[in-house]
Amino acid sequence: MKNKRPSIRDIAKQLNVSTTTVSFVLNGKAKEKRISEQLAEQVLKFVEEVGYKPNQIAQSLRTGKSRIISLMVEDISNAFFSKVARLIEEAAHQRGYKIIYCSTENSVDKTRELIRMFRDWQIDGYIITPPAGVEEDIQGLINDKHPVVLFDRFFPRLKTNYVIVDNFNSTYKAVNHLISQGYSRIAFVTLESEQVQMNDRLNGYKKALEDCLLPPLVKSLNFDKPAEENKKEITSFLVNNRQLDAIVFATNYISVWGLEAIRDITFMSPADVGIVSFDDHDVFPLFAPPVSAVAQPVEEISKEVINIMLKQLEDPEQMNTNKHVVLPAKLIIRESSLKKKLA
Amino acid sequence: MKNKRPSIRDIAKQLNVSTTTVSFVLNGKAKEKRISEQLAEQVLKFVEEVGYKPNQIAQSLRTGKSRIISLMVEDISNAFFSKVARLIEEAAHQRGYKIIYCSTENSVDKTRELIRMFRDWQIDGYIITPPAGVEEDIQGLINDKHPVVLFDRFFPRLKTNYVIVDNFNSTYKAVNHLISQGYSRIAFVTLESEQVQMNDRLNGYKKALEDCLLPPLVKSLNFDKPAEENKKEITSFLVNNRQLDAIVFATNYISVWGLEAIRDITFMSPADVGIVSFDDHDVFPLFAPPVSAVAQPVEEISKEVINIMLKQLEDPEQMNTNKHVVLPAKLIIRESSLKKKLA
DNA sequence: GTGAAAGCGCTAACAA
DNA sequence: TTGTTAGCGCTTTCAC
Repeated sequence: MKNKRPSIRDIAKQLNVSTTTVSFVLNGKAKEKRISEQLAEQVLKFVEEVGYKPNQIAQSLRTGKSRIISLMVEDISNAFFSKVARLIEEAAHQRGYKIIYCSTENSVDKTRELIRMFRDWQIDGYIITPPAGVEEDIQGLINDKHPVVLFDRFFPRLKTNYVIVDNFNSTYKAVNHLISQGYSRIAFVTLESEQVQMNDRLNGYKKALEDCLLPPLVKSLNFDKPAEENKKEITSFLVNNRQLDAIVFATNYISVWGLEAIRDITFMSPADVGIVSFDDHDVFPLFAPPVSAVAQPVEEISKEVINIMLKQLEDPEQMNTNKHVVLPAKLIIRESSLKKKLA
Repeated sequence: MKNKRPSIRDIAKQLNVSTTTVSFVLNGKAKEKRISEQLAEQVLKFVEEVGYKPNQIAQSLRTGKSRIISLMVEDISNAFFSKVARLIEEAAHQRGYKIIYCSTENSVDKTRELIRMFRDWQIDGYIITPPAGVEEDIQGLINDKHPVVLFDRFFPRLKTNYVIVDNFNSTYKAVNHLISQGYSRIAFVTLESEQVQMNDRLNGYKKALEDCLLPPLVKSLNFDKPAEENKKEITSFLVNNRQLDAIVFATNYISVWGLEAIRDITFMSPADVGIVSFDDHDVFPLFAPPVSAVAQPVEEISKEVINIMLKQLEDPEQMNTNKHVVLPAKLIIRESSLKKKLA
């Protein structure tokens, strides 16, 4: 039933030329190999006619290249990552590359397994938001001359390309904004994590408070625990710290957990407490009240990431230089962080 | 630099056996081919030692199988699709399959191109939320005996597997709920689309109104237009139909557009109008007011889809039967659809 | 200018 | 019980 696709040999046979000739023409080497224009055209025309498409698998096996880039993000269902994924895919697609996405779920094991799988597949390049603990695997990729671009986070000790936002200063500014609005008991809800981006956010928060001689108040959650549990954690944190008057959430999903927690606490209302989320979300403007956020420049991040990747892919020379891109994030002030009437 | 990975031949040479033997052992055919346990074990041990991994590309070239399933959704950055994607990926992963996701953006051309690409890659199976207009391409896949599972929508004229929710009745119930809350001028905001799921939702809406002798009021948007434009469309629709007292949005992102539109209209507030969204969203509970929604059973959908796919993949007999799964959706009533104080 | 042929790493029919 | 070998479809060197 499945009528086999024509192979390069079929083409060659029909045209009474050798596969070599066909291959050269197909790969645009007709000129270089001084194949007669006439023949070249004839081949092209015939190929078009029968709708011949080279077998990518065979091509990969032969060349060791796949024109596939893997994109491993923390969680594809997170708005930030899925947006970046979309944008990167689009750009890659235009340049003739395919993107394979997948989610690491911040698990070292899963990430390792995925990297191994992609190596098996002779994937051309790796775009990764690595969980803490996979330095060695990344180093392994680099050692074996695979193009790697990290984003959202990086490993300070690793010589790699990366694209991140200025987490420290963005958080610093966000906290300062809250202070300027009259808040003084500002909490920070984040993840137990050694990832630099989370650390930088935490440090930006601490520094801002320190500069104003205010005390820090930090709650750390565990990424691996189910959302429900983390919500409960936040709830009890809030209940036990009724004096706080503002909160900075370190990611958009923590913000969502936090807001749900606040909603469920009877003596507390989101209107009573200043809120800023690190990482924006399409729907934050629709919340009650609309949530202020540190917006990461999704388009620029994607553009930088894919550009660095393609440059490496297309020019092996580039493999020797590491690009470090640090982009500014933008504080978007909505109602949630403004001075409250009560305060 | 890149020290080549060992090939099956290297293994064979080191062990002084033939590649066949190694291949058989590796593929679990040792028993079947009556290779001595001793030898088999020795091979396995050595393979383990040198960390040999078969070259997937070569394997695919040879077997015509890739153990990859493609998952083409409308838009990976949409909460519904990205959630399904995550769940399907997880299940597939456990069964030794990889998932390649990508977004069709509801474009016939892009979808076609993607299908073509996946065929080149000898992808084993296709999970698709097809845009209207790709019947033939899907039919082509089926003709060539590729396992296909559609979800979220399907083509009535096509003999395929599909998993959908009961769009008609779910919408019917949602509209009825609004009516029971005292609303009578209920609008429906949807997409210009020939996709069955959108049609069913529309028809469910119409039927519910008809049964109560209420007049329908439908606004159709264009998926391909930028979000901003669609928001404006909704705004002018609302402005021109001030008499309406409730709205059903046909997808979660249309709901978001609609709510943004409402927010920006001075004489209108989301508190004044009954709202139900088809398709739930994690953050709807946090909106002002919390948005009622028809929640699709994401877990079940994913489970059904991947089960059908794996069954087909593992048992070619299954290719001859088409599974049609229609799942019930659940109306989640939040504040937005309750009787208003003003009304 | 063009073609023959080796070989990428693997599987499996066939031989021994 | 194990080995030999012919490809899968393609690229590319070398020979003509």
